[in-house]
Amino acid sequence: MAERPSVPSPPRLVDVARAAGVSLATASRAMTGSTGVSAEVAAHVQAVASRIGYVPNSHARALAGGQVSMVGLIVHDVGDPYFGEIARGVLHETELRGYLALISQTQRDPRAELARIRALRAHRVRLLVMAGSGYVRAASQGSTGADADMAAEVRSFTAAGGRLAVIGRHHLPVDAVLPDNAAGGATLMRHLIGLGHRRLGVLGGPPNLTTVEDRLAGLRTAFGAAGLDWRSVPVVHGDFTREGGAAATARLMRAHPDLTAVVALNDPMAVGALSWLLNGGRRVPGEISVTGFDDAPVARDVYPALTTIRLPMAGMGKQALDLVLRPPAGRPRRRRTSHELVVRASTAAPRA
Amino acid sequence: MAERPSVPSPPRLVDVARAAGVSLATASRAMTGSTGVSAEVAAHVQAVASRIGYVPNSHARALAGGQVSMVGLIVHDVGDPYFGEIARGVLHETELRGYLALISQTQRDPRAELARIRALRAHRVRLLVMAGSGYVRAASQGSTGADADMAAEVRSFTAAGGRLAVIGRHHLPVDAVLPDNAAGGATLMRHLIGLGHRRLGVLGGPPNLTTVEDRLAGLRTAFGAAGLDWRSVPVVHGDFTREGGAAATARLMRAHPDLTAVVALNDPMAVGALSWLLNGGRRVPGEISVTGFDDAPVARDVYPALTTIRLPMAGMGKQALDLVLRPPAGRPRRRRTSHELVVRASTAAPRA
DNA sequence: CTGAAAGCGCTTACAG
DNA sequence: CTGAAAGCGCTTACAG
Repeated sequence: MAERPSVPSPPRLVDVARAAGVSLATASRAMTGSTGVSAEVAAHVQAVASRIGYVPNSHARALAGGQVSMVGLIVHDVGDPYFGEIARGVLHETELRGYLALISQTQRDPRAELARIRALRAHRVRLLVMAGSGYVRAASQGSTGADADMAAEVRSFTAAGGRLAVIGRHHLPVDAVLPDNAAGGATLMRHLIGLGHRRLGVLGGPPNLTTVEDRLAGLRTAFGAAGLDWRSVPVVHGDFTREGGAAATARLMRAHPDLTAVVALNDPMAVGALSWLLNGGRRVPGEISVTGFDDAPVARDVYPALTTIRLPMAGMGKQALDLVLRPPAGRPRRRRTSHELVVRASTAAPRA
Repeated sequence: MAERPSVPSPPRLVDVARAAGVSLATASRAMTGSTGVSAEVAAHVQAVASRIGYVPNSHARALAGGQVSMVGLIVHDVGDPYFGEIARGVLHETELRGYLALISQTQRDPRAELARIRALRAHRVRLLVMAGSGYVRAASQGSTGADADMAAEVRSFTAAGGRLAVIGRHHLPVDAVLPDNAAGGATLMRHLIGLGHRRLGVLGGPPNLTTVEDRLAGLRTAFGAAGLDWRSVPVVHGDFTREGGAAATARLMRAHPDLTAVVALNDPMAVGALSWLLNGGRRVPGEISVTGFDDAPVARDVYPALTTIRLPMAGMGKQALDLVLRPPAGRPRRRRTSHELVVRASTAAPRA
């Protein structure tokens, strides 16, 4: 209809080829940097392309069998400092290598996770990093419905040539970067026991997360190893957020007013605990010690500065991307991270 | 060669059409929800599609003229709380509407910004949100090279039908969400003047950012309106980070040891200032007051809790996405945000 | 309402 | 090293 389209369409590879006086095939080879073109011709084509402002159509490329230059990243919540740091690490690597990152949030909803993976597959993303805890299996049987669905989805993704690495999630037959949750929990508990604490309470995140389970296991092991009875330690669960931490602290302290230490299973919860305790006039660490987990950037600037376990979050993101870029191994790879106890001002010996 | 490909290829729309006993065209209409199919046929096709696990190939769709279901988001740094909150807002909206988000970091490098936009255009992204300050024009001429390049890129993007909204950036002929930087700066300054401060210093971010310029302008206006001489106020520049804030504070305090208030132009810098001052044994706010800007999540949990200007960051992300989803107006739209002074513990009257 | 056919912009065997 | 041609998996006029 319209002789002159109102929206000028961008130049295509044919336009480049014509302008450079070569065939489409040659132009394609020159632009993708593949072999089979003389260096001079390639250089000439590239010069022409940049002169006329040619930008390859990635959809046509992907459809024709070229590589998809996008990697997928699934996190629970980009605003959370833990995932923010991981995302920063992944993005940094991603961009170095000329990929673009497709990011999704799932807010810890297993069904949203499945939906996101499917959406990513619709975009033929072959490289995928999933950060965030997995879910504890139902006690009664092998696996919950959500678990089984996820495992099936993952199997079908990798069977179709997809590469997936998870961060902080086991139970999935793929490459994994595993933060040192259990060992970190144990280190933290030894620190508190060494200080003299015996009556302590735990602020757990959602009880169905394996991360919570693992950190608890570490605490329990070290507590038992000191000859103490873990059954004396109250654990209350709440959201892995500042608000969740404050609410859980309220419940914990009302039921057990005599605790000398509160162990939060991530930093935002610990910040919530500090806020609740300080507002209530409790002195930290004078009357009660508080610890976190992760060493998010906020940990060193809160009052009092938080004793916590440092995990190399941005590095974990980078590692996951490295795994995904590598061809699959015979069996899933596991990269265990280090952890480091960071002692700051929020812990001290209990008062006699 | 291989009779049985080792990687099973996913079902295509033809497979769905065949299994449902309809033509390709009908299957396509049923799957995209377009008109021209009877409701029964559409339902049947959809049922078949889901039974055989069909996932549409988004590249083929995009190439054939369907919609690209991705939106681009460009930020300076996802790990920074300001951009983390904005990203959270954009992603939330994005996912509600069934889009996927392509996120890029530019680390405040104008050339990286250009490269990212081009990469996004290669993916035929039509919807784009760019968050982060623009750059101050060179004093000598109309615009710097980077500025001109960006304006040209943006014009060409929108001319080709692309929709772009910026957050916190003027000087670009597109829809914009503009945080209340100047007014916020003025509010903050009035707060400090009201408290009795006269000798204050400013911790500016990179001097080439319009955000810095605008916040400074607000401070200056309110200072002048109180009959005070702005030339008496030292301004030192540094990175918009905790480290940048600490370093700038060191320079500021060495040159002007008698200041009674330090005004940081974003929260991370203020946190750095607190850290430097407290480490040096200064009492905040007893000896010296400190203020931030943005009200990032960290602001209320640092010691002492930060007096700052609250900007609705997640809401700004949502608004930008709304703008981009709307057809373009005759002239660029401007959405000015509100701001709110949040008085916490880091400010007090100066000592007599 | 339904179908046959063209075409979106590339890449990659296949020939030369 | 270079080119002509097929094909990737869809959508959308164009006919019926």
